[in-house]
Order: sequence, then C-alpha cells, then structure tokens
Amino acid sequence: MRRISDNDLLNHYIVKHHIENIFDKDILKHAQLHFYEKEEYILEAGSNLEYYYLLVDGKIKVSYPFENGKSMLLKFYREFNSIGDLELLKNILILCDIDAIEDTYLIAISSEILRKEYLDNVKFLHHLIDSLSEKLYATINNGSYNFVYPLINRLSSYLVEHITDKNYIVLHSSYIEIAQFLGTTYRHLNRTLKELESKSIINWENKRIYIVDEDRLRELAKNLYMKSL
Amino acid sequence: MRRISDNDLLNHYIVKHHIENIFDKDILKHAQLHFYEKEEYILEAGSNLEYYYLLVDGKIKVSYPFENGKSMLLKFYREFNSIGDLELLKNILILCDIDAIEDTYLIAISSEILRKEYLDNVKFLHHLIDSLSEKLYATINNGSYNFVYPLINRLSSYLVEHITDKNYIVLHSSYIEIAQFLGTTYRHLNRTLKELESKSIINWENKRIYIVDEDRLRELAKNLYMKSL
DNA sequence: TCCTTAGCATGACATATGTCATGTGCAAAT
DNA sequence: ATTTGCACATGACATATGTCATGCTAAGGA
Repeated sequence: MRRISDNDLLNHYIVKHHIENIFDKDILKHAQLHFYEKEEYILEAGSNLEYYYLLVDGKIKVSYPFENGKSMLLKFYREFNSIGDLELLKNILILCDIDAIEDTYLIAISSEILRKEYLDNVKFLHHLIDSLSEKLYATINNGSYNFVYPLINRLSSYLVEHITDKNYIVLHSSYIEIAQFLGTTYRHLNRTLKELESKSIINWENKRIYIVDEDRLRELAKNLYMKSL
Repeated sequence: MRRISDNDLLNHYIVKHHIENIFDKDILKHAQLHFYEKEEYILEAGSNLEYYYLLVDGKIKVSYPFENGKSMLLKFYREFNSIGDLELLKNILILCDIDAIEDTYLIAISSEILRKEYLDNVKFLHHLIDSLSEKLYATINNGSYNFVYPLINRLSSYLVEHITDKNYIVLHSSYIEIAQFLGTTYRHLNRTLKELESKSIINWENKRIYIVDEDRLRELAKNLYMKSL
C-alpha cells in the first residue's frame, strides 16, 4: 500500500464519483488516498477496520473465510463501491478478505472518526442504506450461485474476471489459494482446469492460462460474480 | 390472514418491542395488526410489497427461490424482526417466500405511505440501517452453511426448528416442498430421513416424525439457521 | 553435493447429491 | 367400477466433489 499525497487526484475522484453527496466537506478533510497494486492484499478477515473505504478506481475481490479454513468467493467489486459498512456500523472485526486484482485506488477515512462524529450525518446514513441494501441484494443472489452451480461455472467466471487485453491470464496466487478462494479443493480445481483444457476452452501452461475460446468460457461463466453490480 | 382490530393488543406489541423508537406516532396511526396462522403463507416472491412488516409475535421461515424452480432456505425469524426492508427501499418485487410456521402476529404499515412520506424520517432510517446490517451479516454467515454443510445437517436444523412441546413433529408441507425449501430433491431428502432413522435419531411414520434422540439431532443441527439471530 | 520442503500433478477411492424409471396406494373424476 | 393423477417410496446409476497416498521438481539451506 502507498499513501498518495496528490490532492488533485483525490479531488478528481471526489468529483468523478460525486462523493460530496455522501460526505460533507468537513468529513472529506480526513480523506486519504490509498494505492494498492495488483495482487496486493487490502484487508484480512479478523483484523480491525482502521479505515472506511470508497473504491474509486481499480478492481478487488472479496471472499468470506469459514471456521474450517475454507472460504467462499463473495464477489468482485469495481468502482464505485464502499468497503467496511458492516464492520463500521456493528463495530466488529473485519468479516471478509479483500485483495486488489488490478491496481486500485481507495479513498480512506478513519473509521474511528466516522464512528465518533458522523454516524448521525444524514447524507452518510443515506449512503449506508444504499450500500447495505445493494450488498444484501447482491449477497442473497450470489450465495445462491455458489450453491447452485458447480465449480466449472464458478471457475469460468473467475477466469473471465481476470481477462486482460492479452490473450492469456497470469495467475499470481498458488493453486491452493485459488481453490480456497473458490470454495473447493486443490484437487478439484486441478481436475476442472483439465476439463476446460480438454474441451479446448483454455490452454494451460504453468501459471499462464491461454484463453482459446472466450465465448464458450463466458457462456460457462454466466457472469456470476459481477451480475448483480 | 386475519386483520386484528384489537387496539389494545396492537399497543401491547408497540410497547413490548419499543416500536416508538422506530416509528413516530403519526406513522403508527397507519399501523395494522395482521394475524397468520401456523403454516399459512405470508409473502410470495415476485409479488408486490403492499406492507412493510414488523414481526412482533410468532415464527416465520424465509426462503429464496431460484430461476430453475429450486429454492434455498435463508433463515427462520422470530420476533423481533422486520420484513420487506430491501423491497421497500429498492422498490423491487418481493425477493423471498415467507411462511408462518407458528401462529404469527405482524404489524403492517402500507409500503406506499412509507415510501412517500417517511423515507427521510431519521428514526426510521436508523432502524433500516440496523435491520439491513443485521440481515447482511446473517446472510453472509448463512449462505456459507448451505454451501459447507451437507443435507443431513440442514435437515436436522430444520427439524429442530419445528420441535414443539410434543415428542413428535407433524409436517404440513409435502415432501417435495420441503425438499425445495431445503434446496435439494425429494429423492435425497427421503434418503437422508431414512439415514436419520437408521441412526435411531428419529422415527418416521407418514408425516409424523418422532424425535428419538433430540441431543444428537441438535448436535447435527449445529443451530445453523438461528445462529445469527 | 545432498537433503529438505513447498508447490504442483495425478490415480484410486469415498461421499454427497442428482436423475431417471418404476411401483404403490389413495382419492377425485368419469 | 374404472380411470386418472398425485404424493410418496425406492433401486440403479451418473455426476460433483472431497480425501488420501504418492510422486515429481525446483529452490534454498546444511
């Protein structure tokens, strides 16, 4: 993480995403701009929420870890979205793991300051309601996908979300981590990648995955994890 | 459904659940008291939200239906809880099916009136935030259970939730409906009931299920669906 | 150089769950 | 009385996924 001290850029994002509709100017005095590079982790479940974040540029992935060490992909977020609503409001430890999957800019505001001074600010309350209801809606929808669709669909969706302008994807996590992220085992992930390969949808060479048939991949993906954004 | 015109009872519930902390008196003038008997359906996914409800007495179950006709048990609610937040706020069709599983009293307030006149009421906004964040928290937790635990656990939980003071449970839905509700097939539900029977945890006779070993049943249940209340 | 270990690959098998076909009994319709 | 249909029961088989054991290879110590 790098803290970016470029006020012009900060203001650019504030204007671009109409953040003055959310926070009054005196709150925005506390706003910082944080930068995370691709593949950097942003938040870890179980730790304390130091900042309430607004995702203003880039892309992140959110997953929920279980007791047994497994986890479940919840969704991918692009700008504009907020991070930490629930933890801020209920004053609980962070629920989800969050990683940047592209270079990402976040506006960060101290959660302590927000809790102490701005939890009755009507603008902010309206924003929280919007954000919470959006997330609840998405979560109800999404939880169902993990339940209903087999791994080949979730994996396809995962790959689609990582497509760049190149014709291949470079995976930066270990396969074990990716499996956990998708809520399955390494063994089954491996099997399913092989299956995609045998169907000539991808070609697979170490950590580099060539997209052979993007159309069929997208068809399998059914836009699962981004659908409700 | 019966509309109950007993103002004393209505006021009793208003006092009991501190509803004046949620709604100002002028909103409460619109409050009605609705009664649903055990096994009666309350809301159907896809229909319009006529009232915003506060569950003040009884017990209901909430399930989310998929495109393919299957559905997933989301959770059981007891008093005190609100129903329809999301649909009220986002002005969408009802997302979940809701059934009473005990005799249930709801305070009902016209969603049209709330939308038109009270969506800026600060008390109400605070209540919505509480309710939404509680539900989001519960849903994130819960979705995981369906994903992680096999049917025998979810079924046990379902049975535990239906325990009365008798030593047996009478099922009032068809097995097909129960299977859909638990997100599985009739075939597998049948198999799993047989499994519970073979382990001498239940005894099974038509629609009547005798609880032979409640302790082991509760152990299997892990309090899944009520846990996060 | 040799040993150790992490990350990866893969076969064999077990379990959870779905699909399908078929059978049975009862109640409503003809 | 016969037919029809629905809820329920059950075997056989298929698929999705997990568990375990085993082997391979490359990188980093000792």
